[in-house]
Amino acid sequence: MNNKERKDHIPDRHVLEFEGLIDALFQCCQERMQYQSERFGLPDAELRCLLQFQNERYLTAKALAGRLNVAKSRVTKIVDGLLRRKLVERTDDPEDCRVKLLKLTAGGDGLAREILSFRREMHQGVLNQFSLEQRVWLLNGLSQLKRSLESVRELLV
Amino acid sequence: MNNKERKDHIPDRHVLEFEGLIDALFQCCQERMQYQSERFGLPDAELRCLLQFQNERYLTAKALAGRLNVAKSRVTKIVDGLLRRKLVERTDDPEDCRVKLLKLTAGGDGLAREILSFRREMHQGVLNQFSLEQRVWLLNGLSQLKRSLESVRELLV
DNA sequence: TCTTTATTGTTCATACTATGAACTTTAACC
DNA sequence: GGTTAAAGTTCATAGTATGAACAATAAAGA
Repeated sequence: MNNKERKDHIPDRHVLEFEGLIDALFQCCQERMQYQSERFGLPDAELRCLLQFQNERYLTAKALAGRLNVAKSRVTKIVDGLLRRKLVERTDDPEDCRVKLLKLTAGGDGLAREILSFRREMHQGVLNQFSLEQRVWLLNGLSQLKRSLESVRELLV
Repeated sequence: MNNKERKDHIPDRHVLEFEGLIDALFQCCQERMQYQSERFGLPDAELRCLLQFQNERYLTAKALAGRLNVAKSRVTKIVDGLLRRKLVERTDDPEDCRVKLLKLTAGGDGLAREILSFRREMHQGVLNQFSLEQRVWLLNGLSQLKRSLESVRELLV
């Protein structure tokens, strides 16, 4: 009997291949972040924090915690690092003394741009190895994969 | 002029979409690992270590360092945790007193099987949301993506 | 107005991930 | 036998992350 045809059954070969690919892709991403971190001389968390200012001139600690998916006490630490490096500045919100407004310094803005353009080039390099048609398929596949992962994750949490 | 047709040029829209998808997928993987870690009551590094014994009855600290991509001093720490939890045992290699052979205890083996089958089910759940045809496309796309990421990474290092 | 309640951000204790240098023990190679 | 190499451990250091306790301030109610 060939159980390839059974409902809801996926050949082991496919699952194994999928697991291997996901693991490899995940590892690639991790290595890329480590590389980025070394290249720009900034711990990964601070680097990610810096990029949050891409479309936002001012951010509060709370907003950063939400965007970075970390506890607010973590944000304090990360921002401390960025302040020490003079990549961000902190000012009191004139409308509410509890909140501190963070914004990039000129140096921080320059560095953020550098990082962004590095990432852009790298991603372009990756996509360049696909033909237009393949690229469209890939983006569709990844987008479906994302939805699928998220829906399976919902079942767990 | 439409630069979609220019050689080596990829529409910004595609790059942005790609960046977003990669980030989201990466985050999903991270969250999955955290969930796994909590579910099985084991720090992530120890959990990953446990799974290395899947096809290997005995492993040395050095071999584990290679498989896990960490320094050997890190392995000492990870194995300490697994020993404390009685998930692995350590014996001296009769042929070379310097090396310690690690192997799973019955409990460790049972836990490893549990983790493996949990992962298997989850991945099956994800793939189940694809038709056979889509699945094949996805696997091909991911595999090409992996090659592409790896080749771009080579240029950096 | 005065009091309670909620919010913002900091500090601190804790835990996990990871590295590299220094060191011990043992094996291997002249 | 003496040097060199390899396997593992220990320790100092750094980064990632959380949650509880806390101070300051704002907002809402009585």
